[in-house]
Amino acid sequence: MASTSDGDRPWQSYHTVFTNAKAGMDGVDKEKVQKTVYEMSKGSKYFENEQRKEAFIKQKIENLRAQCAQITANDISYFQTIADKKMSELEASRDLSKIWLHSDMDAFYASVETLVDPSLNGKPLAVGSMSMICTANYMARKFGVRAAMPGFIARKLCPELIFVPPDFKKYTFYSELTRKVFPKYDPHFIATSLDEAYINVTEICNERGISGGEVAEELRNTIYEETGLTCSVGVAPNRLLAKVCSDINKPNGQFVLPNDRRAVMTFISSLPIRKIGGIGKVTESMLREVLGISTCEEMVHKSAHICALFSHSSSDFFLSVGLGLGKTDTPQFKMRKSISSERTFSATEDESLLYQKLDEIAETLSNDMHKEDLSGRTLTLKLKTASFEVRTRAVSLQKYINSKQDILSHASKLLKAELPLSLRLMGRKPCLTPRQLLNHCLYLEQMVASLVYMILIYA
DNA sequence: GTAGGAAGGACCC
DNA sequence: TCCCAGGGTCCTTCCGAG
Repeated sequence: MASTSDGDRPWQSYHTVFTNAKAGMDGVDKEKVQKTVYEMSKGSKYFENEQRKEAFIKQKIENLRAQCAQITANDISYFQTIADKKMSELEASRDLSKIWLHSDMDAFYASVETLVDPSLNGKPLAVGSMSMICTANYMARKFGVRAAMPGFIARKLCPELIFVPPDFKKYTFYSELTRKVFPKYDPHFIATSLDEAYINVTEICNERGISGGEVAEELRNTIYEETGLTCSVGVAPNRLLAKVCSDINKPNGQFVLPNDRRAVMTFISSLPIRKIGGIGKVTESMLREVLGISTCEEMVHKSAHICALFSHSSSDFFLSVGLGLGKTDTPQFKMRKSISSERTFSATEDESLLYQKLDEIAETLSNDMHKEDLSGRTLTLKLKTASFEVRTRAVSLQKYINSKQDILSHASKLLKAELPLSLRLMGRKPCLTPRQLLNHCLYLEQMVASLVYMILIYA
């Protein structure tokens, strides 16, 4: 395990997002994958930036550890009282009366491409480009290829890998087909992306006297009949758990967690925290390296420390995870809060080229805003330097804007203040308010959407 | 002392 | 050959204004 030094196996300390277990990654030679990723990354600007970020996180962990070491027995009993109070409030809010489904299409983009072009069947396939992969089919995943991996590394892992460029029109079409199925089970279903949705099936279960598992079975069949695509479904008393469950028997499977407190607590007791949506690489290592927490249940064991070290919203979240709680209500319609456009290009210091990129992005952004009849008040310019450092520069304006000219003139000012600079990416982001809403309620500042506008330059 | 803007990050698909 | 995206949401921290 960690018994070898970095000198022997340097790749072992290069943890990227693609080295975690993901659905369809069983039987992958993880060490080989990790080594290949490391070999192809080391020495690059990207790699250097990752190391810089990692050092920063390490420091953060050290600080937390030091803070932790200062906690006295007195502090602990104080924070234990706080934690216990929080947990009993959370426990009181537990609602086991709802049955939620989380539906997740299997390797969605790749499956759509295969459906449209059956000659791709049985071949390792990646949707994306040499610079970035959006989705890989299950055959490609056996080689360690996965979403968010750059294509050139994927090709190294799997030389026969077929690349198909993304075609969002196609995916939207098939997504809409699935969204015609969901309302039969829940008219207020929540779509969280083209391929994922939450469906509250409590009523349909009661009406028809069937279980959540039976509804899931039927829903998967219906989706297959309507689209020719498979999905996986999780069934649980809340959305957080349903999402975890949909991943368990992927692809083309389902998993039911009964509406029973003991079943939930048993499920949670051995569940790695990384499986929880919202706990990523950084949070996982903070919790593990500072408090020794690796399963959800341990959140409860370390509740006093959690309350002592983290903010209210973070500790509330961590403790609710430890109790296996999640949202059970259907939120009202959610307004978009921001809109953005960004492009990556070869790094350059050529200012006229940068302004030209900015012009293109302003145009795209303005068009996108007009399509949805949005305008925004806060414009953020996002820049990525040739060394992958990201900077944002924002202005809040008197007026809501959405014309290309307005966007461009304000963004240009922001850019001008940053030059000279060698960049890979630039962007902007104004807060937006839908005109319709503006007409009715001028003060709906809470409902603003922001607009990100990026340009990318590369050296 | 607080609300809100700005900047930076974590995370998700 | 090609060499690490683009579209979002939410949270935290810092800071100067009224």
